[in-house]
Order: sequence, then C-alpha cells, then structure tokens
Amino acid sequence: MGQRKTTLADIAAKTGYGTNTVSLALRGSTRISQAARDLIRSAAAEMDYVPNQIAQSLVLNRSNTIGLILHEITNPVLTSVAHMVQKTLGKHGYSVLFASSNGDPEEELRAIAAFRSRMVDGLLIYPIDHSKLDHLKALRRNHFPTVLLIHTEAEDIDAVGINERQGAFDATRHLIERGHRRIGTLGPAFTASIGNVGKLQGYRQAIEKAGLPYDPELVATPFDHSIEAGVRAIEQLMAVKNRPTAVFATSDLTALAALRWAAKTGTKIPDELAIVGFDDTDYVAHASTPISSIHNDVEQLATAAVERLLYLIDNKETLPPAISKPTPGALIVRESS
Amino acid sequence: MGQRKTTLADIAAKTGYGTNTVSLALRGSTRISQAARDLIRSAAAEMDYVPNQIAQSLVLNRSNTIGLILHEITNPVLTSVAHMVQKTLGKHGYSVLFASSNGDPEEELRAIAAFRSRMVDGLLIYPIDHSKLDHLKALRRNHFPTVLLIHTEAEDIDAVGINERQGAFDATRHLIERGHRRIGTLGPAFTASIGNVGKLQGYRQAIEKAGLPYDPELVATPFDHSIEAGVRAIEQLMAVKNRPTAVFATSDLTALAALRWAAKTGTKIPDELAIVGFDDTDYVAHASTPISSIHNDVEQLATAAVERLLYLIDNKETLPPAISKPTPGALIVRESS
DNA sequence: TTGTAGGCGTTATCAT
DNA sequence: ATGATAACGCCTACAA
Repeated sequence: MGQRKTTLADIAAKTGYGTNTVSLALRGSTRISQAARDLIRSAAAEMDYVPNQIAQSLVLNRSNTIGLILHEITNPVLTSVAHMVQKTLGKHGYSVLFASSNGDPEEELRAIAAFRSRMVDGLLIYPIDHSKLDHLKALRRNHFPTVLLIHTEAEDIDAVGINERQGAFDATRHLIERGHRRIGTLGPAFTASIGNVGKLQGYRQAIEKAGLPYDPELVATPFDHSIEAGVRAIEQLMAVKNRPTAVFATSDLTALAALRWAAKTGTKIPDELAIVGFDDTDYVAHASTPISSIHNDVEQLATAAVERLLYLIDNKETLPPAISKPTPGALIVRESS
Repeated sequence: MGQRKTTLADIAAKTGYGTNTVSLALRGSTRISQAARDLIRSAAAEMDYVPNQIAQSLVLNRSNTIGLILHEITNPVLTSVAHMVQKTLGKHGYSVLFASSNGDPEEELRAIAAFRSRMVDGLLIYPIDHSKLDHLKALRRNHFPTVLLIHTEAEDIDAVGINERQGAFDATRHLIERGHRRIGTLGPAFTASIGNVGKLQGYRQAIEKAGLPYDPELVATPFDHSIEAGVRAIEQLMAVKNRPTAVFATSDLTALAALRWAAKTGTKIPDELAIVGFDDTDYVAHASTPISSIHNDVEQLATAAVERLLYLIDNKETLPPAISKPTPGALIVRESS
C-alpha cells in the first residue's frame, strides 16, 4: 500500500489550479489571490502535504542540511558540542548529517565526500590532525562554508574552538606556581593523538618558560580512552626515578585514573601528588577528591561556531576573510592541587 | 569562482558519449564496451566527478540516509549507540541524519517530519515516551522502516533495545538477595522521565515479588542529570524515617552521587548502604568503591538494530512482522553491594 | 491572477 | 554498444 506521498501536482489536480500556483500559494506569495491561497492551503493540510526537500535541494542548490564530523563521539565535550550544534541549527531549519571519523584520516575524507555529494550547505568539523588542514582549506577556497571546531593559528580557515595549548599552559603553570618542579603529564590517548599536540605543547611551554627542564620521561600516553589505560600510564609515570610531584592530565578521564592510582597506592592528594584535569566534567568536580580542571563553555562554543557557519553560508560568494575565535577556558581550582 | 561541480553531462561532453552511456559506464555496466568504460572512468577521475546523491535520491526514491533520533545525547549509553550506529551504517554506504528531541514530544515530531521530507530510508529512534508509540506505529503501517532503540511489549512495532525493566528487576532482586529489606531507588531525572517508567516498574516488581511493601517514600527523583541533583535526591531519600539500607540507582551518574553522599557523611559502603547502578560505565567500575551495575552490550544492540533496519528497508513492500529483541543485560557485582 | 516551459542531475525505458 | 526521451518533485522565468 505504502501510500505515495502527496505532491504539488496532487494538490493542483484536486484544486484545479496549476502546480506552480499551488507552489506559490503554499509559500504565501501575494501574487496568488487570497481565496486561492486559502483553498490551496487547506487542501494541502488535508492531504497531509510535506514539501520534498530533496527536490527542493536539487533546484535551489541548497539542502538546508549541514555536516558535522567529529573524530570521536565518546568524548563528553564533543558530545555536548554535537548536542548544542544540532539544537541551534534545528532552530534555523537545518538538519544535521553526522559522522565520526574514528581517528582515521581516510574516514574523514570519505565523510566529507559523502556529505558533499549530499549537497550539505556547510561543514562543522573537529579534524583528526590539527596540523594537516590542507584538505579543509581547499574546501574554503572553493567557497564551501567550513568551520573548524578547534583553535588554530592557521590564517586561511575559519576556526571556533577551545585553545587547548593555552589551557594546558595554564594548567601546568598553575602547578608550577604551587611550587612543583617536577611535573608529569598524561597525554591524550594514542587513538586521538595524530597531529593534535596542542595540549602537550602548552605543557612543555609552561615548563620551559619557568626555566624547568623538559623531560620526555615525564610524558606518558595511555593506549586508549579507558580509565584502565590511564591507570597503566600513570603507573608508568610514577615509576621513573625522581618521580613527579604533580601531573597534568590532558583529559578528565585520565585525571580520574590518576586519582584511582593514588587511592590504590595510598598516595596523598594533593600533598604527595597534585592533579589537574581538562574539560571540567561532572565526574571530576565530584570525585572523591574534587579535581582541578580547565573549564570550557561548550554551549558558547557551539553557538559561536554555528553562527559563523551560517554567516559563511549567507556570504559564500564573497568568501569573507577567515576568522579564528578561541573560546576562553578557565582553570577551576579544587582540592587536587 | 565556486567552480561548479562536474556532472555526467560534463563528462559526456568531454568524451563525446551521451550522458546515460556515461552513467552506465561509471556504474560498471557490461552493456558498455570495455574501451568506453575505461575512457569515461579516467575522464571522470580527472574531472573529479562525484555523483550527486540528491539527484539520485529523487529518481531512485531512496536517499541512502537514515535518521537517528535520541531524546538526549549526553547520556553516555546513547552516545555509544549513536557512535556504533553511524559506524555500522557507514559501512553499508548510509549517512546518518541526527536529531535530539530534548525530551520534547513536539521536537520529536518535528524531527521525524524533517527527516521524512529529506527522504530518509528509515528511522532509528529512542522515543521520549515509551508508552505513547502511536505515531511510530503509524510510520510502520505506512511501510516506513522504523526501529525503536528500546525494549517494549508492544507487538506492532520493531524494537531492539535494553530491557530496562528486567535490568532494574535484576538489580533490585540482587539487593534483596543480599538481605536488604528496605531498598530505595534514585529514579531517572525528571527531564527523562516522561513515560519511561521501565526501571521503576522493574524495581517495584522485584520488591513486591519478594513480599516486601512498596513505599513511595523510597523513590527519589533527581531534577536533572547532574551529580548535584543526584546528591540532592539521595539526601532526601536518606532523610526518611527508617532509612533504606540499599539503593538502586537507575543511572550510573546517580550511583556516583550516592557514593559521593556516602563519602561526605561517612557512611560505609556497602555495610551501611549498598548501591547498584545502571549502564556499567567506566566511571563506576573505577570509582573509589567500585559500584555494581547492570552492563549492556551497546555494540551488539546497535548492530542488531541497524541490521533489523536494513532488513526492513530491503523488504518494505512486504512489511515483515514486527519483532521485539531485548538485548541481554548482565549484573556486574562489585564492592558496593 | 494564473498557466506554460524549462531545468536541477540522475536513472530507466526504449530505440537504434 | 550507444543514444534519445521521459521521469523524479520542485522552482524560476516568462507568457497569457
């Protein structure tokens, strides 16, 4: 049975008008008489008419759809971003095509291609490799509205996102100001580390700016995003000779792992080991020892990124100069440091 | 400049063939000579041709896109579902339109309408109200492939999901078997509670099956999904006269809240208060006291749901009888009980 | 105020 | 083996 969807032609047939009259009437054109408009509209409502956006897209060269690509979705911050992006765009009549690149550059390219062949009007992307942005800059050059959900120094691409380097710098400097001289870091997981070295850079810059030696032995990298991997990593970190007295965890999950390790080994927080995390999730705020963390306003980030994207869409001919807008992060100090 | 995308006609013009020959050649039809196919294909590659799926959709009446609607995305389990769904569907050449209904039935309806007008081939949905499914059953009746991501007793709609009632029953029974007679529950947050009473039902059934009295005073409901709200709720729960000795938390986040409260008040876990959570996230497994929780295999759930949806898409004319497939949940017992 | 014709990019049918 | 024509549903000219 699968009752075929009603089209403009169906309404035209029923009301006796032509299809374009119906089309105009439904879009409220004053070129159509009030009487005809009312008649047509009630007929459309009665027949449960819904415009076919696919057909619209083809003729208007616009899909009212944008693509969102994240390199992983399990990250709670990116989850919030996805949520806010969808919510904000929905208000503007846009739908969201979503893909996660799983840390695979090939998948990222595939997703972009798939979205473009679906005529998305623009792209929001948290790229896998924050330093290899050529394929995204190329999109911009082709006047394809694109906004990165990261912070970058690159000039010729729009970017609205967290300045991870700065956040890491602030977190590490905070530990230095607390008097720590030997500070370790739990890096981002291997699976997320391709070319995203912002946090490690910030860590290192803070270390070196304070005149402290940068020691590669104090950089431990979990093999995935589980707490177990984090525990493994901090074990390794605390096993080096002359162990660190503080640790900057580049994600809250690894900060929790550090806390776990401390509980297991009876290490006192923050006296024997200070911890700072990143993202300020609920979990660290209410951990057994509340953990200091870098807070970022995700809602503001998402709405700013969407706003910028919509602006680019409205001005794709002129190709406005790219902007880079870092959203301010703030260190929240708690008992762990 | 926005260089227009190359179309079949462009390739046809360049190679001297007709557009349909080009179309057939690119799709590898043997009706076209090998020589022509090679020529056309290399020309297409050279001109960076990408088929326009919008145009394809219009003529094929199929978009190779499915819609995914969740009532909230911040829930880590739903996040994992979204991730796995996208990953699995991507392998089959499908893109995913995503929307979150934010617990608002109107938004849910809007999202469904928006997706249908975009000609999605099917719908995966975690509905807001698990008992009001008429609008979704209507989709099925219209031969529109639809799979619910919940478990339901309803017969005339496909459903692949966690049996929340059963999980809650098992969790509560476990506490009873541990000798507890007065068991409280931290219900789902208000924002998620519209018509999703599965967990509360399971809790109550276990209580009553054991011949214990069901006491509404022992049901506390956080006002949102934060840990703070959870702490507030357990405070309230533990303030009743003849306080419970055990609590079934319907989400891991509230289980953590209970743990937080216990730490703050010096309550011994599990001796003075036993806790069981739901979803078995990393966080509870590695909490200061590892928390028992109901584990669900999200990956299996997602792939099963996708598989079912693809089957429905392939057989939409015949409208296969609806199936209801609960994915098995398993109680993981840890130190908290 | 309304209707006709053409086209968006693709695929399917039917000729050649 | 290839090409011409129509169709998917809609919108924008232009004509009546």
